[in-house]
Amino acid sequence: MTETKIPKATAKRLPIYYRYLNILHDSDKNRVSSTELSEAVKVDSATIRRDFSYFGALGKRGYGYDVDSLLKFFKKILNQDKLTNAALIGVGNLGNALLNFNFHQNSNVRISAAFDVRPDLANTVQSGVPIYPMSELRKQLEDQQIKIVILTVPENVAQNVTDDAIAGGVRGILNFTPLRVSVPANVRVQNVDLTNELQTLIYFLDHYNEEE
Amino acid sequence: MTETKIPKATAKRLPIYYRYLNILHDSDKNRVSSTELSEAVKVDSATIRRDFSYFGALGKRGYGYDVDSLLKFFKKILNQDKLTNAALIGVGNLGNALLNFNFHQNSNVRISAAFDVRPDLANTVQSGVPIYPMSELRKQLEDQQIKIVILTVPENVAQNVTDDAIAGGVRGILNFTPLRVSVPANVRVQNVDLTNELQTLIYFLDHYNEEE
DNA sequence: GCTTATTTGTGAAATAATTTTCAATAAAAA
DNA sequence: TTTTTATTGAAAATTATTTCACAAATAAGC
Repeated sequence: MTETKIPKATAKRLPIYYRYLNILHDSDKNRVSSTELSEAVKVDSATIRRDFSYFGALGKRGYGYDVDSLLKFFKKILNQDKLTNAALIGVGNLGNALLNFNFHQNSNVRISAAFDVRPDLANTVQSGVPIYPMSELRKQLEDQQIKIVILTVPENVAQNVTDDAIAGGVRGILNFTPLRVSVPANVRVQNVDLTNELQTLIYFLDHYNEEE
Repeated sequence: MTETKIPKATAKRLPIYYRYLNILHDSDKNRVSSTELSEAVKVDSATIRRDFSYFGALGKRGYGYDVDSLLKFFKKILNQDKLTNAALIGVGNLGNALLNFNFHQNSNVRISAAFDVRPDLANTVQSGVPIYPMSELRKQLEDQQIKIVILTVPENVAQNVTDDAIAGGVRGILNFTPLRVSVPANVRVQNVDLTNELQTLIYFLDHYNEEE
């Protein structure tokens, strides 16, 4: 795998670039400069050039970057040329919203299965996604070869559910619970903690007055 | 304001510490070491000590940290000793989920007003929060002195709504749209981009096999 | 074809964040 | 009381990331 290890900070920006390239493509632009990209995605142009350079010389001096080939390149890099199935665990409020949202636009990620403890939800279909009882978690993940889960369960069951999911072969977790779950080294967790984000925002407001 | 400017990376971890201190407090623990904290919040213990040290000597050598005084300290720092009102703009799927969630547990942030363009939503109450028509955005933000908004509108109106909100005195934006909105230097934006997070996760899975 | 304007890619410098190390000190044990 | 153990705080080292600044390459205009 791991062609050349790109800095983590760069990796996190790739989807941002990818998204904007799609927009350019859709509006039939065929070239773009790092300066122009910079304004749209709010990342310094030198950082963009540096980020791109980890993948080789993708641009042309005096010209910029060819939108189509850059887009094709990032599509590949980000695995957006294949459909990735993900499972959602916990169909509460937030879970439901995510089911409905389902990452459609510009993304080849799809929630293809969901799980919940509530007996009245099990074996129904919500927003086009089949809901399975929690007891089938491991089996379904295995059978459907799902490697990514979105965790929207109550905090107190988060670790157990995580352990189960990993037993079912999961390799990546988008964790919406405030618990920092423990996972083996080969499993990746991306935390999305809404309360945290708000508190951080408040902190910045009170303590950093100007600038980024 | 700005007592001593703390690194951004540290600031983002403060709510994580705060949250775990609350848990310790609730379970009547009265001391905690950086090592113990480290395991719970998954941050290296040296990083934790370093983070804390920006605020002075909060601990005691050979002993650790006193949970209650540390908690009290962070509560103050994070402004959690007062209630902060926020407005939610865009009561769609995600907006609704957030209204319902309303940041209750352990957080003194409350959504006290919401806005939507849909005429049938205007002047109703959802999950205990009054919904105003979008036309009243600026006025209500001013009147209610709301400094923080949660942006869950469609991307194509995100910039306009943002401009309006800022005209109404907003200083911080939790932005759930994929658009990187433009704001003046004294306004802070915290982006939460779910599609991005998933794509980043997929990238890491495919390209970084072991370790953090 | 020559000249000028653009724009990349990248070394080097600057900045930011993490980690190592260890002296100092508190608490617990002997 | 003395010794041992635990644990912080801070300096220094390391690692990661961003930014500057400019040569090299190309495009566009004349």
